[in-house]
This record gives sequence, structure tokens and C-alpha cells, in this order.
Amino acid sequence: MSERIPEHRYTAALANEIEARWQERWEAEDTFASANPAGPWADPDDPRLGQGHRFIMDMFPYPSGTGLHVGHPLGFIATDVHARFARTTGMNVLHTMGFDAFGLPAEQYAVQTGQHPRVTTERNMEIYRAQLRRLGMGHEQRRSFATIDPGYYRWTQWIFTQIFESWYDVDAPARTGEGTGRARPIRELVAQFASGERDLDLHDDEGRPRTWADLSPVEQADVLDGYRLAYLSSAPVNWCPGLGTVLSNEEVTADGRSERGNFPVFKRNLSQWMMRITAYADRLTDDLDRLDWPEKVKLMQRNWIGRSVGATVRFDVPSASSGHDGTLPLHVFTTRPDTLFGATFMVVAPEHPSLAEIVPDAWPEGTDPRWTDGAPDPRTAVTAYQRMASTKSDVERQADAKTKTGVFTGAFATNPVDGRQVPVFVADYVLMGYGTGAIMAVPGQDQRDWDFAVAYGLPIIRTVQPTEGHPEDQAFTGEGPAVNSANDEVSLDGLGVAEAKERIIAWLVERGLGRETVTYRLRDWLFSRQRYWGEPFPVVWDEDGVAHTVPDEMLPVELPDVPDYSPRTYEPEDADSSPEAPLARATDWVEVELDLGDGRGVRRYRRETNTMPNWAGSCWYHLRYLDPANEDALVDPTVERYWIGPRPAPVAGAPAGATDPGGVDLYVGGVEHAVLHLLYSRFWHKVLFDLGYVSSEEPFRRLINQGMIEAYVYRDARGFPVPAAEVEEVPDPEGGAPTFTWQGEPVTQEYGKMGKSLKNVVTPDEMCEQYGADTFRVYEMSMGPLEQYRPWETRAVVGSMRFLQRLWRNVVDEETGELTVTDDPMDVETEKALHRTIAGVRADYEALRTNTAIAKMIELNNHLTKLPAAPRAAVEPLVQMVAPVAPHVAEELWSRLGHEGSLAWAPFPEADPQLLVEDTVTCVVQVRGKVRDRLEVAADVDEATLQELALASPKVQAIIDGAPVRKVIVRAPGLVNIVV
RNA sequence: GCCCCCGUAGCCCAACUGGCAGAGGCAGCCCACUUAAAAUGGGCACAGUGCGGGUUCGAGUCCCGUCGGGGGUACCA
Repeated sequence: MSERIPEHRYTAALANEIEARWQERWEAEDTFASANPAGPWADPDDPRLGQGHRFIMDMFPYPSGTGLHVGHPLGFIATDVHARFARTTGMNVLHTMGFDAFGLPAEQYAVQTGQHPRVTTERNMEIYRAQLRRLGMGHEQRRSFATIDPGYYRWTQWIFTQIFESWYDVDAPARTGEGTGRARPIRELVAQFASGERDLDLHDDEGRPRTWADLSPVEQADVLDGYRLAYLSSAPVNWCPGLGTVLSNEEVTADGRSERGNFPVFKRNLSQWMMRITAYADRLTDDLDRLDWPEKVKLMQRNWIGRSVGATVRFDVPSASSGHDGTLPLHVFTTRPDTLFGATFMVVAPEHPSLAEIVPDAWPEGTDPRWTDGAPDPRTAVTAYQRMASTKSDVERQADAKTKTGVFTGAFATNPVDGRQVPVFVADYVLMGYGTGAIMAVPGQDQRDWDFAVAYGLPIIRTVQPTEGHPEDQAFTGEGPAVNSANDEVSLDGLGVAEAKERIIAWLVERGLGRETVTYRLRDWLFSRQRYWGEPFPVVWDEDGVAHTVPDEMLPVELPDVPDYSPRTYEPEDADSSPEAPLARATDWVEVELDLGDGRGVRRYRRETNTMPNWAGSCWYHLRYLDPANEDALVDPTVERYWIGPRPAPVAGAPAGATDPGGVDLYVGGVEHAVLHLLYSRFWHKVLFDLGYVSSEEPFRRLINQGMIEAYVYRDARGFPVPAAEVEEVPDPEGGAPTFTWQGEPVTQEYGKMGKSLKNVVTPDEMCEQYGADTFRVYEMSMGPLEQYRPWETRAVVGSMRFLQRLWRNVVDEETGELTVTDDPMDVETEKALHRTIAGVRADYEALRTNTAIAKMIELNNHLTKLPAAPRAAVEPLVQMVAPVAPHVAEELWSRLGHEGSLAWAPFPEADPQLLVEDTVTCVVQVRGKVRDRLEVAADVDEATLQELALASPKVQAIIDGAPVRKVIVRAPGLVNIVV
């Protein structure tokens, strides 16, 4: 059987041999090394430095150990193709790959397999490296690193200390020169406190102001924690007993479970490290406009940050505390201050601290029985309601979202615009964590308030005129003129929403009753984890309990090897359990004597035993790729400016006047990181920018989310998945949809993810073995646009194999291995086809439309196949064009065609513009938009002649049939449309 | 509920600022090579763009509505 296959045919076996050979050569010759302008690898004389540059990056993977399937390398192949193409256009290209190797997945895998995470992680990375190499990735090997390398996390820790030793000064001029707000070293704040330039706002028991020098070290540390960008906080955090660690808000799903592992998450008050990302909320929102990112991702970030502009308004409530007979201010946040005249009651969150002071001893005279929940007095009612609310889980609370519950506090507040007494309720549809934890309820213009008003029999006043036909029984949240909105001093009646807001805010400000306010949904980033496998904090605690960062020369603080690295985990539902950091057990490591160089000499300290979340390492790896060997800085400033500094032109689609923020030229990865990694990384980058370490304001100038490769799942009659590879397709004899069988039994087909349990996993290794890496690359790239989700179909891979086989046959005789190309000149048709292809493929590669580039190359190759012998003059440029997608076979053919060096830097073919113009074109003649005739005309035909020719066409005449011509549209030279 | 994206041959996908619906591939059918085959070569056929309106000389493309699929988010005041 096999002896019948021609000896020199491009088979999988030959492909594998060629691929291994070229991979070795690329590695031996450092083919993909890029040039640096400065830093330890400075090569300022490299001619490529002056020719433009491009930094192309993938989201680096976790070396997870669960194995790769064919979907994983999709983005990697796409960036590799683009990077290889960019090199052939003369650019200095930086493209490498590293590993995000700290964190839960690596640790969990290690725990499962009973081995130390470092052992399993390093082994998995080796497997990953081998797989990527086998796929022919042109990564620059010397720049590769993993986040677990001490030489890398030394700088992760260094950045942490920079953040810890900084505060956000909202009044300082921005580093960009426009506006205000930037991070500054905390010592500058200390100096301000010490000199009295900034008021401490602290008083002793007698009410005298206290000075900085009066404060104890612990008190000073407390004050600074209120400013530091990395600080300690004991606030309610997300405690996940099932994982044994706390989690950030971003890591908790909407239904209150951990994103990883899907365990329940509880709110616990714990002292934890936080990152003050909220200080950057405005810039993180605003600068999205300057990025070339998918709108979807920008939208997700905007929603996550959740900036909303409104007003804080003061309502006054009589105090119920004994011995205190004034009023208490109760502040509400509202985005609709224009509707104040429609506020008919107030609602506070069950956790609201003012409740204790406003709830009176007895129900006011004539209290509606629906409001009391049958309680004898307000205190009983409110306490009962608070208890009920506190025991409700997030899930239950959400499930109950439709029905509003609440209870009257017994207190009435004064509506500041008209002095009306409005009842104050407590209800769990108001959240303590947002705004001020209290709202003014405007049922007329808010559906939630409407629902509550209906349930409790509260008055409803419309203060915006609803549009015609708006249902009578619903709140009107739309745009319209204000009505019923006037007092003796101000009237909003007739104004639109925006104007009404403006006027009422001005009035509130004037009366000292409120001010414009911006609130955010974004919360500070919880930054500590009770896990072993992460970066240790470069922090020690002194005997007073004050935290200090360790000096730079003591970095890295290495993760100690401990016998027991697994975290203490609990029953997932055990809400009362407490986190316990594995490092706390390493007492020899924890208890240290150090001289921190602060003049206090050698002292005893305890090390911080929490570790950083796995997002830390990925926050800045783009910077380290630029200068990975630099031991003096995280990146040399010249190198940073060269690769990712701001460019003269803003990104495509940026608003007028926007400037380029700098950043990686192309970043490709999954959309699942839209708010986690990408938000954190932007935040760190901005801090580094403010502190002057980088010239770019953003890490990633352009982002593309690659789609996922999904697969069909086949299930038998019992609903169990059967091996997808063994399923046979049965065509429908009627020509309808095909059916499927497995071992003769009918099975059903559905579409979904690839997974072991679904028995539909296909691995890149299998594909390399059966077809070769080049075929696999061509197939993945030809399946459709990069962003698209698409189903894997192993049967279809052969099409890509055939393409490469035909290309091979156009150069090499399958029987003898001799060259078959002819040195005769090309015929005109071939030449034009070639140049059309060059122009098209170049544009497609540039725009990452690799699928259409491949189609064009197949088309040209098919044309060459039909010739008696393929001309060298056409084959060579075709081989060069194929090289980015199928680099091994292209290199092999290039060398067989007699060329010495690698194709990697060979210039991409140039299209001759003269050969792109056709002498004649086919002109379409339409009558009333329908094609009736085609004419061969000169490409430069003028409109009048073309119109004449079209009208003279016998086919057109027959259709018109003497009817009067009303109008003729001529789009020379391609189209004439005749309207009768 | 709200927001976003996508619906083109049996399947994956092309189609520039509106201008001939088809570039490419898979599967199908026919022929050739072959004892037989296919990861061989050649050829053929296959949809009027989810559905309903509108704008236009002309709509896959723009607008409105609707259905289906996917994603995000969810009492955020």
C-alpha cells in the first residue's frame, strides 16, 4: 500500500521531517531575535532599529497540565503569522512567549497529583514549550520567562513596594500635563503632614489638633493606610471556604460563587491587603476611548467601573437618641436630582449606620398597618428586618428581587425642596455598598420605587411628563419636560432632564443641601490570598504591628520550600471558618531579624504570610519582555520608549484631539480577561507611568479577542457522549440534513466546548502527527476570521494538506524529487494573477485576515497547477507569501529553489501597480436594478460612451421594449443602470 | 429585565465607502489513474442572504420591527 505513494510526495511523514529540521535551524541561528536600542542587550547598530517596529503579544498561558486541545493555540498561531509577516516587511518585531505560572490552577493541579507545585509547573511548562515549538512558533526564546522565576518576581515585588510607598494626589498636576491627579511617593505626603502643610484632621480628647510628631508609629501607619495605593483594610471581603482563600470582587460571579471552582463565597470582616484601584476609576474609564480595543471589552470595563454622575442630597431626620433632640442629616445619592419633587419616601439599607439613631420608640400616630410588619414598635420591626436581611444569601436576595420587602423605621425625613415629611423605610433593595446606602424614592420615575410604593400604599407623583401612550401603571424613566416641580425659589417645570438637573443642583449647592457627586461601582482590589503558590509580599511586620516594605537589595523575598504547601480548605458552606495562610506554618521563614536600613538597626520582624493573587505577575509582563535580562531596572526607559512609547498618531477610531497612549502594538487573547487581567494591568501601568518609570500610559494599545474553537458532541440514546472521532455521518437521501451513527446506532449531534468528558477532544499533537504542523496552522487560520467562534472539523483538515501538497508538486517532482519549475517567463495572465495575489495577500496579512489571504494563495496555486510547468518567477513569490502561515514547508521549498538563507527576513514580494490594472473590464448593464447584459469595455471608458454602448445593447433593447428611458445611472467602468 | 455581537449553499466561510451574491475549503456527485484504494488529478452541481417592512435607480450591506443563536450584566439609586 504505502509503497505506491510517490517517494517525494509531501506527506505527513515528510512534513514532520522538514519541520523538525527547520525548527532546529531557527533555534540554532536565533532567527527570531529582535534588536534592542539600549539595556543589557543593546545593539544600537542593528539596521532594523531604524525601520519601524512592532511588539506583538499573546496572553500568556497557565501551564495547566490538563493538556492542550486544538483550540488553545489559535491565537498563538495568529500572532505568529502576523509577526512573521511583519518581519518580511522589514520591521523589528518583538514576539515571544512566557508563562503565568503562579496561582490557583497550578497549585490545585499540584495538590491533586501530590507533588510540589514547582515540580509540576516546571514539567508542564516543558511540555508546553515542546508543543509550541512543534507548531513552529517563531518566538524569541531568550526573552521567555515565567512569573515564578525569582528574577521576575523580584520585580513584581519591587512594583508592589512602589505602589505601597505611593498615594494618589488628586490635586497634583497630571504627568501628561493635562488635568490633575497622579500617584506620588508617600514620603511627600509624610513631609506635608510633618510640616503642617496638610491638615491631619485629628484631635485629642480636649479637642486640640494633633500633629504628626504626636502620633505613635502605629497611629502614623493607620493614617498612611488611608492614602497608600496598597494598604491594609479590615473591611468585609469575599471569603471562600471551599478554596481556603479570599477573593477579589472580580473573581466572584454574579450569583455569589467563586469563578474558579464555583464554591459559595461569604462576606467576612478580615484584615487584608487592598489596591486602591478606585483612585484610577476616572482614568481607567476615560482612557478606553484612546485604545483600539473591541467595543465589547471597552463596554464591559465601563460597566464594571460603573461611573455615574449625579448628586448627593441631604435630607434631615429627627434624632431619636435620648439626650439629643436635633436632627441628623441623611445623605442620598441620586442620578436624577431633577426628580426631587417626586420623592415621596426614603429607603435605607438594612446595614445603614444611621438606623440606630433615627428609629423612635413607638410608631407614630396613624401608622399604616402594612408598614409595621405586625411589630409592636419600630425597633422590633427594624431589628427583625435586619436579621432577616443578613441571613439572606446573595442568591436568595436576587431570587426575591421581584417582590419588594421592607419595613417603616418610624421616622420621617424632610424633603429639602418642599419641606414635605416623607416616611423612611428600611429595605434590602437598597445596598449599603453603593452610593450612600440610602435613597430618595421617586416612584414616578423609578420602577423599583414604583413597585415598593404600590406594595406599601405610598403616594406617587409624576414629575416628568410621560410620553403619549405610556402605561398608566408604570414608572416613566424616559426623557420629557418636568412637571409638578416648583417651590417658591426654583421651578424646573418645562425643563428637559439635563437642564432640570443643572438648575436643581445649583439651587441645592446654594442652599448647602447638596452637591454634584460621581460614584463608581468599582471597588478597591483585594490583593492578598491565603495560598502558598504565589509571590510573597515584600513586607515585614515589626513588633508594634507596623508593616514595612523590605529594601530593594533584599529582593526577591523568595518563596520558601515548605513540606506542606496545600491551603487549609473547609467545607464549602462553612461560612464561620477563617483563612489560614500556608506560609504561616513556615516559622523559620516567618520569624526574621533584619536591618531595614531605616536607621533602627537589626530588629525582629514577622514576614507577611499572605501571597499575591495570580493576576500580579500578568500585570506587567509586557514590560519585562522588552528587557528581560535587565537587573538594574524592570525595563530600561529607552527600551520602553522605543517599543511601546506613545506614537504621533492616535489609534483608529479615537475621538478628535485624543493622543496615543502607547502600549503593545497587538495583544491577542480570550475575552474572559476583559475585566480581570486587563483592568488590573492597566491600573499598574498607570501607576508606573505616574511615578515616571514608563513613558506609555496604557499597556495594550490594540487588543483582539480570538474566538474559541468549539466542537460537536455526539450522544447516544441514553444521553451519554460517544467518541466523536468514531461517529459516521449519514447523508440524507432526500438531500436534507445528514444524520449520525456510532457503531451503527443513531446518535444526536450538539455543539459545544471541547472537553474530556464530552469525548470530543482533538489535540495539536495528533494533528501534527497526522498532517504536520504547517497543515494544522493553515487549517486553523483558514477556518474564518480570528475573532469568530467556529466548530472544529477534523475531516476538513485534509483540504489544507492538499493545498500544501499541490504547492509542493508545483516545485518538486513527487517521483524523483527534482525541481519542476521552469525558468521561462510567465504568461501575462499568470503575471497579473500573481500581482493581484501579492497585493491582496499583503493587505490581508496586515489586517489579520489570514483566512482570505490563504484563499487567495490557494487560488493562485490552483492556477499554477493548471500550467504545464510552474514558472519560477511565480512560484518564488508564492512560497514567500505562504511562509508566514506554513513556515517550514516554505523554508524547505525556498532552499530547494536554490536560496541560502532563511525566509524569515526575506522581503515580502512587491506588487507592480501597473499589473494590477486591467485593460478591459466587464461592465454590468442593469435595467431597473436587474442584470440584463455584460459588456467588455476599456477600463478608461468615459461615461457618455458607456451609456451609449449600454443603450445600444440588443438584450437591453429587448427588455426596454420601446418604453421611455427615465434615468441612466453610470458608474464607469463597471456598471450602468437604466431606469424605465 | 437591560446592553452588546452574530444569522449568506448540507457545513466552515468570501463579497471594498450600497453596485454582477461566490474567493477558498469540507462534504456530495461524475470522470481519470489504480487489482483495489486515497491524504491523487480533473470536472459538476448546490443558496438569493432567518422573517416582515422601509429608504434607494439599485440593499447581504443602511433604517425600523420580529424570530433564532451566543455573550455580558443584573434591585448600582
